[in-house]
Amino acid sequence: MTEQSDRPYHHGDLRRAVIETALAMLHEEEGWQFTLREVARRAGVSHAAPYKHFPDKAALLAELALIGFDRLRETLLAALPASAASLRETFLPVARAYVAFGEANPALYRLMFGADAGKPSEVHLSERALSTFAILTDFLARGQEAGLIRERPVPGQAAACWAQLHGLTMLVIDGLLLPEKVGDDAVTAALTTLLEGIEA
Amino acid sequence: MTEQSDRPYHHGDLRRAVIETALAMLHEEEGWQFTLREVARRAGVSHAAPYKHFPDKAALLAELALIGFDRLRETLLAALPASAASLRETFLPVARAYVAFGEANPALYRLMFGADAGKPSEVHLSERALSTFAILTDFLARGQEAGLIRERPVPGQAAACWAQLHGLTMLVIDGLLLPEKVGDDAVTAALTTLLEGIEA
DNA sequence: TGGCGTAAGTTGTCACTGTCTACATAGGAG
DNA sequence: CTCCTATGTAGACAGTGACAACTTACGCCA
Repeated sequence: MTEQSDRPYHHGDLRRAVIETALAMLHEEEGWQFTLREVARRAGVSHAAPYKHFPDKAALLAELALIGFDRLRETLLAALPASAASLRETFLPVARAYVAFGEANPALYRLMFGADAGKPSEVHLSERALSTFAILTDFLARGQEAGLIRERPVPGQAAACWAQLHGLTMLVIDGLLLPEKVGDDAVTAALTTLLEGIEA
Repeated sequence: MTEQSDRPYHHGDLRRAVIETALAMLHEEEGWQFTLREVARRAGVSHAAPYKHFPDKAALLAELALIGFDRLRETLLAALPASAASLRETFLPVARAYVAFGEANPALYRLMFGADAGKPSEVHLSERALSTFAILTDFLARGQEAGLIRERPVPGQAAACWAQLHGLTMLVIDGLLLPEKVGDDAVTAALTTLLEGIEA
């Protein structure tokens, strides 16, 4: 019955296993209330083993958040049209992809911007997060050069765009954009408002 | 030394005391890691007493979040100019007050939109939260009537504004709007972008 | 090849938590 | 004046994060 003899003393890839288990639980339980011990149990190791790879729970959560930024970055890059079409045709898919990412990974997205994954500022100022932010900055800079986007200081404009996307995503995640209260496609409406604020 | 005889058996106003203590700790510790038992200790009651007023910790946090919406509502109303000035002169003060509220109460603000205070949708769909959201909706509706704001379906436009303010506030709280990275007054820049998206 | 240092796991323990149950008190309605 | 019940207390329990002391076995170097 017990398969204790099967399992070797050393897991071999515990760090990855812990991360993947935690990601799974984050998704299943829609939150990070899960316990480190439960993660260890599901990974098939002792309750203290994860501590060999993460100093504490916050450190694990911080790594999950960073993975979230990695995934978001790839999602956005994948949604970026190769050809330089019109502003609308370029911006909307990316913006939609952003919101969709949050909708598909609500707990992960919350964690990324929450205060439980170490110090937020540390996570957000890390290379992996900043390079995700940079996608937007680059996009706006190129858009301004091409004359598609109103000329404004890029960083401030980027802040505005990011804020809009982030806020919108949170509203979606919280289920605050009920169609009967806010119209059929509030996301498109909001994105259009943003667009009208930046297009040349 | 011990003042056990001073304190009457019944506190008299424990519910309020618990809330106020929790609010204080929320502010002091910049988060809601505090324990219910510590709250009870500081309130000078036994560790189980708070359970007579809140079924669990999440319920207490939910009440704190609702108080946050109350305070935000009053802050916004106080910032709303009485006279109907220009759009900019009306909108900017309110928007700034919103962001400033988040900056001044980072933990409370996070809690209001976090997932730890009961189910977020329940908190946000409560009367006390909705009436706060309504300030913005009303403002936009009146602005459109007066011809100051571009005519768009109000709910979608409101979603866009709220998203912008919320996202901006989060960026500020997280310290992501470093002047050297994003310009001197990124908040104003972002709000201006928003304004350019809604003004007639 | 063989021995060994050390990274990676294990068990055991600690203080402490949220929550439950049983009991104590006292304030107010009848 | 009495008793009901809301409010508070004490005690118990399972389970947690974190640490310490002990084991195992991988992989490097003589």
